[in-house]
Amino acid sequence: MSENSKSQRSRRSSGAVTLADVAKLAGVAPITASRALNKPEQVSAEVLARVKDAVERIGYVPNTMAGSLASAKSRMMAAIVPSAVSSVFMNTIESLNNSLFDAGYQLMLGQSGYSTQRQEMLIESFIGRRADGIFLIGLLNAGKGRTRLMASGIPIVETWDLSATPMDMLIGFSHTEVGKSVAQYLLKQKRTAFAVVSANDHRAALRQEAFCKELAGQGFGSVPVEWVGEKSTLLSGRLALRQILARQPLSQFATQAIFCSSDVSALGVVTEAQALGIRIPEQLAVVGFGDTPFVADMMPSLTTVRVNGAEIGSLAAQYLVQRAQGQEVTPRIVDIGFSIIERETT
Amino acid sequence: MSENSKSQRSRRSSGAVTLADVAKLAGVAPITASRALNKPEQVSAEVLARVKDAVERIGYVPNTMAGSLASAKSRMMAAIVPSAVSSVFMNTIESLNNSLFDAGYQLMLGQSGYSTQRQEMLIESFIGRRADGIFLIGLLNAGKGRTRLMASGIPIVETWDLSATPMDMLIGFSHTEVGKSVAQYLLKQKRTAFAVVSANDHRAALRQEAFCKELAGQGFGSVPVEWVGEKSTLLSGRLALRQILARQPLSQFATQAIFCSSDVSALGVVTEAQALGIRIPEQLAVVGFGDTPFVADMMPSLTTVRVNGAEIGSLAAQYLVQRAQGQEVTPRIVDIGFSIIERETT
DNA sequence: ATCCCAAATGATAGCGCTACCATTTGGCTT
DNA sequence: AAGCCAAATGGTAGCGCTATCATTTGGGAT
Repeated sequence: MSENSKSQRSRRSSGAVTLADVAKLAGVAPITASRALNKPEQVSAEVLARVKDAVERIGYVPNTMAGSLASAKSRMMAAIVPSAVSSVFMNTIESLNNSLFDAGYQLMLGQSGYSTQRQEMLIESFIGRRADGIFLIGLLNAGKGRTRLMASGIPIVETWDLSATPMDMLIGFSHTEVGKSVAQYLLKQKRTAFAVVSANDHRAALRQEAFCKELAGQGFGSVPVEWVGEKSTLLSGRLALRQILARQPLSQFATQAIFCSSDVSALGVVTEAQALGIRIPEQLAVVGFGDTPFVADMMPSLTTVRVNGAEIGSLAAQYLVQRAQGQEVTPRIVDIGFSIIERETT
Repeated sequence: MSENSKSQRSRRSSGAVTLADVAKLAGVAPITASRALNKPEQVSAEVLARVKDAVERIGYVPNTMAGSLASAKSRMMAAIVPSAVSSVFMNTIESLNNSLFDAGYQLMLGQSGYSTQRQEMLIESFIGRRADGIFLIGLLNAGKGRTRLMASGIPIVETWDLSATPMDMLIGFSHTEVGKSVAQYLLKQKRTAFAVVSANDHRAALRQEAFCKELAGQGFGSVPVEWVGEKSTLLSGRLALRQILARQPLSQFATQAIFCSSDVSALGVVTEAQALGIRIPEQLAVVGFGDTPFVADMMPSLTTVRVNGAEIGSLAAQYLVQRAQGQEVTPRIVDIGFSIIERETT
């Protein structure tokens, strides 16, 4: 028996319309059809029209994975966040994603859940999927993931923190400076007793340490720190104030100030203070972190530390895209700073 | 001149370690190495060990895209959200992503920004990337995107709304029922004057309509509605209350009730009421939507509508994964309901 | 000893696209 | 008229995996 041509093995073939079908319909070679779609400037107007028409007619959707495999460019970027519900970071992710979208990139989102193991798995997965760039909240500490990532050659941007030795690029600010600045600010306000309400999180801890250190340098020795777990909530802020009061009687609350590691815990402190009849800011000053949109319009409005999270996102996108396209980027380390927004709680 | 073998054209070749390298090192055929990594139960313990050892030694990371192309399974799911900063949905996304991660899938996140055009582009992109499933916040209305999506055969789950004719699967609840229930609840509280503060959003509008309709049925004719744009903010809630007061003098505020389309605008209403010395809940009842974590611990704590967003996410993940693996799913339409959480503002 | 069958392994041929190089075309110079 | 060059198009060979079928192997069943 004779088989006329081709393979006798009937391989799969998703059945979908392929570029070859478009090319046939348009009467050109597949490669020309490919160019018409991806590098239209290299193709005559007439061919371009024919190809586009063919695409429309048969409803062709390019198989991006095949293209990626052939070109070694996935046009996907990856981001790792600790958690998706933390609105501080989501601002950054939103603007990152928007900028990436505009540049034609798709975002893969991974949540480490503050677990190193998950983070490593995500990194492995992103390398495997040949992400064209990787965005990280925070710095990646030494470990298998860091080694793999650096070996992979994928552009990386670490954010929301500062380091002299990032893996690749970095866009962030100094939490140490934040702690220091808030301390100085409160000292200038003539506050004389201090406390910290802090989430059990690396960056929050940096702020707390610097805050306490600065105060210690000005003669305020042991500043009590209330830890509230990994994610701060309003309730944890309320409970924290109770704890602080339990150790430091209300009578001393003439010029107290509390620095909270997040706006929401600061809100808790404010709420509890109101419940207890403590006057803000006269008896107690409260400073938050994040400048969550609504804290500006509360009563009292919250003094807080603002970080331009959206700018981190869009700049990170720009950097990653540039690097993915082979261009260099300067400077590799960007300190976008922060500002203390003075409102009614101080 | 003679070339000994292979191709004289030096094709790219990302230089990375490939499965073939692993196979050679382990002394097996590439396909066996592939099986060792993907279907370990089909391989002898000895070969498995050799392959794993080889992988470790040369630091092999599988090229997922190549695998996807060959197997026509991307192990990626896509989600389209209106915006990443809306914490109501992010709860859902967080649990969706966690469940997908556990099942070995990667999430691609797209933000439509409430724009139909962007949504269509995202859909196109996700089909092109051969997503194994697509998750949508809300229902997809008729249009090119819907047509394309249904033609693609990709499993789809629409969420956060209800419809008798979803594209494929649906996990949500009835906004109409929410509006109706809140109206009934407030009527039972003997409230006699009503208003709505609503975001300019499809689902919020559904709640508002049903709310007003139910009240109309009980003899409360024209309920004023304050629209606050696409995203509600605390400030917009404050301003909305002012507007309502401007039309309805304070003297009538004996048994007023306001239904807000989000917790944050409800918070604004509460804040403004406090600023104006209006007593809550005696003079004014306020109901929010979303049960944002912190509204339970505020002062006063907020009565609101709770939706189990996390459950939507995890169930959606389960459904999508099952379908991606060829299994059927029942029921295709799940109403996960909602509950009114009664607190101090009513 | 023979047969049978499942388990383990391998050879082959793509998945659908693009990089690379080759060829054709047509206008322009000299 | 011959030569040249850029623009437009095409042929070929992979990118790195896995589906499909083929083959080998090693016990039991008979």
